[in-house]
Amino acid sequence: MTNHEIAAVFEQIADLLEFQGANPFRVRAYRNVARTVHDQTESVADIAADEKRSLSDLEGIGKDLADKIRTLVQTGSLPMLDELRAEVPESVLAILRVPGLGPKRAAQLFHELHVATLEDLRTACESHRVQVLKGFGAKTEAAILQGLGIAAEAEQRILWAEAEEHVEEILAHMGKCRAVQQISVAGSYRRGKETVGDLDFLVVARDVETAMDHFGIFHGVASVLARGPTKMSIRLSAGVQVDLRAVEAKSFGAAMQYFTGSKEHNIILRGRAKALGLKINEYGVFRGEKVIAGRTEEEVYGCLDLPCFPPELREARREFDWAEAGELPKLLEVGDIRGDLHDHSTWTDGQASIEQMAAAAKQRGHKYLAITDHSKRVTMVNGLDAKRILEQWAEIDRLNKRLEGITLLKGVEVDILERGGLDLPDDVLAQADWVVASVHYGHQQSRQQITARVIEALENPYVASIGHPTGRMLLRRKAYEIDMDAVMRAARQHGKMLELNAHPMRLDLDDVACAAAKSLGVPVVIATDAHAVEGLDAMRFGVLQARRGGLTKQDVANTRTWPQLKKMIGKPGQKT
DNA sequence: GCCGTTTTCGGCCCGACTGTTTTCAGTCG
Repeated sequence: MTNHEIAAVFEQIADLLEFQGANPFRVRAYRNVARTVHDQTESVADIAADEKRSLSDLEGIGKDLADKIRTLVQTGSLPMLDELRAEVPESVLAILRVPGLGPKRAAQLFHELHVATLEDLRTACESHRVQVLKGFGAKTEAAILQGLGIAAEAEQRILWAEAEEHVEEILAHMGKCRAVQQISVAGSYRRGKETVGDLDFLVVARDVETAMDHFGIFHGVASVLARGPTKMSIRLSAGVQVDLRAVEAKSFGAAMQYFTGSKEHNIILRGRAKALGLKINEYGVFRGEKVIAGRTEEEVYGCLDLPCFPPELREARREFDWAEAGELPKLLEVGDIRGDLHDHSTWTDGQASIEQMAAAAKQRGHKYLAITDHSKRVTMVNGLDAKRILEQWAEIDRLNKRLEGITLLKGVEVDILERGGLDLPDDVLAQADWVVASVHYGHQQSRQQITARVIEALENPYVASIGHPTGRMLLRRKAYEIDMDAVMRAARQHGKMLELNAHPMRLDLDDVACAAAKSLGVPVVIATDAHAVEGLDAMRFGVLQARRGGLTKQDVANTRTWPQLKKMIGKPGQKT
């Protein structure tokens, strides 16, 4: 059972308990265990099976939850969850996702109107049975009807890269308002989460009303959801909710800290403040009535004797421990990257010639670029057989003589075949500078089968790294399932690297997988998988995820020079 | 349900906004 699956079970228990009106702190305990398990870099099932180790050593897991995890991984089910499901139909959980409906009201609808599904809810609203309930009214009923449409829309989160476009536009728009003195983006976007649910902006304005009016006329606005003296919420026609909060300059740092989150990070921070006799809110740090900080985030964290954490690390994982031990990692930066190691050209499905790609890579400051076109198994894109790839490499040799300031690497993205084995013979692979091995077919195979194929590829002496190893596609059903723990261990054993595919929709080594690679000492390759020159710009998305995983320059292979990287590959017959 | 250099019981972050309320509960982040 994967950490992800275990976490999902506890998350569902939390939802069901919340619906039943359980003690909110008990609900939080279940949410916490879900998050803790999800964020673990090792397999929690393995920890549970290891007699020498105790699950209750993990943060927020006591005896009861440890027992429940063990039961779950040993039997594949949990009596408590079965009981809860018997009491509450699972379909009611969808109702909790309707904006404006929380556990209390959802339970009231369920008990008084027998509303168990979104369909029931719509019918109840349309026949105006909802507005007569105590605590509800005509406006609430109308709001629910509107919210139903939103809940029905597919997953409400958007890719970070898409969020970035909205953010830039909104910043540009607000920048034109003369009442705006300062504006910044906070929230999960600032933390670099791979997907973003909504956007949060903080504004310091000479005149808040004018700033809010200006916010309301942004061209992408579909509706204004709420507007008060300090906060305004809109929904963009793209579906994204955007909040604007007006703060005073003397509170700007406190507000940035507060609204950047994460929520869990803030809970720990405020708990610590309380223990020191302080109070933190979005206005500042207070000792009694007296404000002692607030203008900058550095001041706020400084009051608690903490460093100003990079936003990417504010997830209530290890950051407080690191800070206390003075071991906060110096995170990787985009400027540390020296080259891109997974790129395509017009020889297969790329849109730019090798020469165009080289020029674009050089322009982006890269010192080397691996051309890794597909091998012949990928017939749809005219994948290269041995003859054509040798021709391509001869072409690259010729280009390298002409090019200045950038080195092209003779690479290939060799397919890991359905039956195992690679799509090109070893004597061809031996002539490559850089071999990426990837799965593109046989996605329907079992997890064990696909894992075995990938591990076999890691055993090949000429393979340097695995391309998009998890096969994950964000906001879509995942392409295939793989045992990443086993793949990581095999990579370590054979001295191989794993690719963090930086395509904004892939980011297939997520932050937790990055942290796992780091803890095992498996070097991560951040590569864009560019099929056009613009694709090379995706590097920053990969770097952002790597930062969230706590990776430093040292942990990432393509911060090295090509000669250094060559030594790391250590191919047979190539004395290093 | 977890947790403890105040505590094994009694806490558990904190405030804004909305709607239905005559003083506040529910929801949200």
